Amino acid sequence: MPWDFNSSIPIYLQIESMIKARIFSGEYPPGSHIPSVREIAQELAVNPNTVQKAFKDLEDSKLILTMRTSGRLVTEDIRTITQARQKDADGSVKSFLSEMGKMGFSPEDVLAALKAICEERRESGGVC
Amino acid sequence: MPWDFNSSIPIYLQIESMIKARIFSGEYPPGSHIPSVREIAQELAVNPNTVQKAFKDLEDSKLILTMRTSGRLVTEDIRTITQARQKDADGSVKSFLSEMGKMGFSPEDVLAALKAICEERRESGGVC
Amino acid sequence: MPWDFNSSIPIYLQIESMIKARIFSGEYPPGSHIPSVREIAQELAVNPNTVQKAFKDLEDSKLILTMRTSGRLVTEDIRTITQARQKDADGSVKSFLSEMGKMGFSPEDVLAALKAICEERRESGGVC
Amino acid sequence: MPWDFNSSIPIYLQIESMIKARIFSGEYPPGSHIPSVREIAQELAVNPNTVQKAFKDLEDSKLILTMRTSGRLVTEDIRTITQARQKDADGSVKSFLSEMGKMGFSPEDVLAALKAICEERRESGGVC
DNA sequence: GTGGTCTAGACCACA
DNA sequence: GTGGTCTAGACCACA
Repeated sequence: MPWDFNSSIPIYLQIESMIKARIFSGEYPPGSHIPSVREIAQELAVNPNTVQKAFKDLEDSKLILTMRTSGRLVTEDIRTITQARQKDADGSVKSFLSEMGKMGFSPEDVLAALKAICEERRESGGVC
Repeated sequence: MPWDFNSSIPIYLQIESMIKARIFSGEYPPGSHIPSVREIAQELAVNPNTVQKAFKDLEDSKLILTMRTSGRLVTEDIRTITQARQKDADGSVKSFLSEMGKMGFSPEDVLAALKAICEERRESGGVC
Repeated sequence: MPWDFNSSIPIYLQIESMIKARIFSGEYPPGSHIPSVREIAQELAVNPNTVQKAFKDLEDSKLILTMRTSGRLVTEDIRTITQARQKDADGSVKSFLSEMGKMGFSPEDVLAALKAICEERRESGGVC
Repeated sequence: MPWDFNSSIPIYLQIESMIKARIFSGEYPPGSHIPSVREIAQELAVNPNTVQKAFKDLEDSKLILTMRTSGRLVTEDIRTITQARQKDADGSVKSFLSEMGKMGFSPEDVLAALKAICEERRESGGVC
């Protein structure tokens, strides 16, 4: 199971992130078929309604399309994908900086800390 | 009002962050009295119970002490304060990097983006 | 009603003890569902918030887990249960001995008194 | 300071216990003078009203007498002292056994644990 | 159905 | 004045 039942983040949002990650990473390429609600629900041992809710959001953001006859497809519009990814990233960065700022960390602190962490992880052979 | 009524983040957690920020910044120095539940409730136009809930969590983390009938004090143990701040910061960084990683951003991407944002903000005269 | 309304011990702490006793005794076995906040509130004729408060503490001590929309479970980690019980017991014993010590009772006095009481209770058919 | 400001036990009760302990132990012998409210308040760095409250309770239990002209005395009636001590002890034992019972410890468990603890303490040279 | 949050407000013990 | 407890009850997100 790739997610955390105990997290305070709702499961449907965790599923959304997972699908997005697969689209952004190219695991689900533009124009490709996406597994059905049932398949994903089974893969994650989750109620199909929950998966449905995640798909609904992804449709609203145009990342996926529902073809009434043949399931769901990842959008073929690469710009839509790129922009969604950028928007999510901007949001993450913004709230991250805001949090750190509240704790009194200067931009320099943050940058330095990130550099250190990345170095460290790379040395131990992982990714950042 | 230093907080966002419309945020999906519970008010009591926002209050916690606010108090922490004041402790970390030295506005509430180690060993000093912090305003009473009633005072903060009034300051924020919030129910006293909500403030109490925030304080309970801060007590659990040892950042503040309760002297039952004479209010609450910031801990005098500076290490507790430093460590709490560091722990919060580490948590923020860690989950930030994890989010960005899921979206397929390499560490270099993240660093570059942060640098760019900070530059930009600094040029327009703000802080990062 | 398994608890004492008139006791000076807060109701939520009495509820905590009650739930713990049920976990320790195996009435709520590891991994099993425990009744919902609403059910227990009704069982005890108490406000749901009061039950919630008790549950919060039990969660903090890892004895129970919250599955947000499907209720709460007793931890499956038997060691957590055993240790919590032992820790509570040690605390009781320690503070008991300390109290008795302050009153000037020697360990021998205490042991003798306990033996006597147990004998007495057992003779009258009860448990100690 | 012989007591714990942070304890949830009210200070006046902690003071009561302290005075009682001194009476039971003979540090304040029957018929002897007791330090004045002011002296004790100063010794403990506490508001005189709080000490007053403790004394009030001790008077109610006849352990101490107020001689309007010459301060307070420990009662000369040794039976009163002995009985108060016994009553306190009985209360402690009773609530201790009740607590342990709720946690599912049999009388034998409790006795065995106490014996073990006492042995241990005595071996390390302390009192039980 | 589940748990979580929040309000309005009463009442208490304590110092 | 301080913090702590408790109720009654509304409203929310989630599954």
